[in-house]
Amino acid sequence: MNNVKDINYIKEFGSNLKKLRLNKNFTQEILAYSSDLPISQIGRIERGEINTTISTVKAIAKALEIEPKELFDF
Amino acid sequence: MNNVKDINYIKEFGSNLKKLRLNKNFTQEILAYSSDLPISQIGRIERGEINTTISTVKAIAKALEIEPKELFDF
DNA sequence: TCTTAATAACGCATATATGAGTTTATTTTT
DNA sequence: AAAAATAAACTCATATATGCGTTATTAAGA
Repeated sequence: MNNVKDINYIKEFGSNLKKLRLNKNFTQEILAYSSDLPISQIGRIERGEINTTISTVKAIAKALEIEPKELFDF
Repeated sequence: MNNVKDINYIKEFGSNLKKLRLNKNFTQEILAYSSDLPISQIGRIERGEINTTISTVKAIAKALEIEPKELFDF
């Protein structure tokens, strides 16, 4: 995880997550609470700073009441 | 990543990956080569031993000529 | 059976995600 | 403008994914 393609991909993933979160009118704090993840983690993912894992994807999807695969629809 | 739900999820993810790989008649070695990932990593993911990242998901999907979200369709 | 292919199961070093904070900056609301 | 809400930007410790090997096991074919 140190090439441009990966960096772009995690940034796109983060942007898509933010879009989906705002669609539900969730703050980062609400999403953090409902997914049981630290708010710092939500922020880092949305900003594309980290290459998150599938279990985190699943936890976020559940909290947003969507399917994990929707987070990859971009 | 230490609860049963996560463990089950990454196992399901791994099984689905294996199914999709076999659909394409790829060996783990071929998939490793075409995704530019170590074969040990492919094996660990299929066996559900690790909670892989989104950039790895993307690399595998590309090598299998499918969309990343298909890997979450289970 | 014997040989080869394929996968599993290890070890080990390094990079990085996570979790839990605190502080700063930005945006929104009154 | 001021206050409140939201998000960004850090720090730090710990857990774990990754990358690269090697060895063992299992499956399949000749």
